Amino acid sequence: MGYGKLSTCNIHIFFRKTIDSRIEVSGTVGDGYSWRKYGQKGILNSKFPRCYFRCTHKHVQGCKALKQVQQLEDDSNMFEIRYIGHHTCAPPNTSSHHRVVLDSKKFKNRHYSQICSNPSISTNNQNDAFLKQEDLCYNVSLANDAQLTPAWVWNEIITDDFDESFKSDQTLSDISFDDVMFS
DNA sequence: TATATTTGACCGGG
DNA sequence: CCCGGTCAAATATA
Repeated sequence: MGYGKLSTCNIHIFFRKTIDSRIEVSGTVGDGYSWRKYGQKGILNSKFPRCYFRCTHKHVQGCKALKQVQQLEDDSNMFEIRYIGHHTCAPPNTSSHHRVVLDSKKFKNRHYSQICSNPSISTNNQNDAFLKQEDLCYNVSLANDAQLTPAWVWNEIITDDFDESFKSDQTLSDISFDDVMFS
């Protein structure tokens, strides 16, 4: 998949179909919403497992939003974060940055055998993304109040790094130019 | 005691 | 039947 080099500070947007479904790469995983982890899977040919989260208010508010987090293969200590679906619950509260702490002790004690049971997953790296809800409860401010940029501006800026469907996607206007810069 | 996490089972699509 | 996404019982945590 080709990707552009859009970034907001430490957030790189690889692909963004809509405001609700998108993939980001960041050193932080918090977004202000409250998430509940419901699964973790080893992924074929991936060093790190993928963690699955759903909105904490799925039942009380019927919120269908999902989130998947997986650490990147490289040593950048970054995470690929994919958002799926629309939040119908209350929006995030105020911002404060929060860095994920990798719990290598838990990895050794509890999860090593599970990860190893998949022979295609390397176990060289003892760090792992054991993401808990608390890791996801803190905000990475995305400047929700920033002015939105019309889709045609993005169509001018975005080049061949993006596929055609992305370039023609009118929901690009969900992205704020004030908050996104090329690197 | 209530809520969150862990983790193997389960299931559906390719 | 493999892979990845979800369920849910057991377990941990506040």
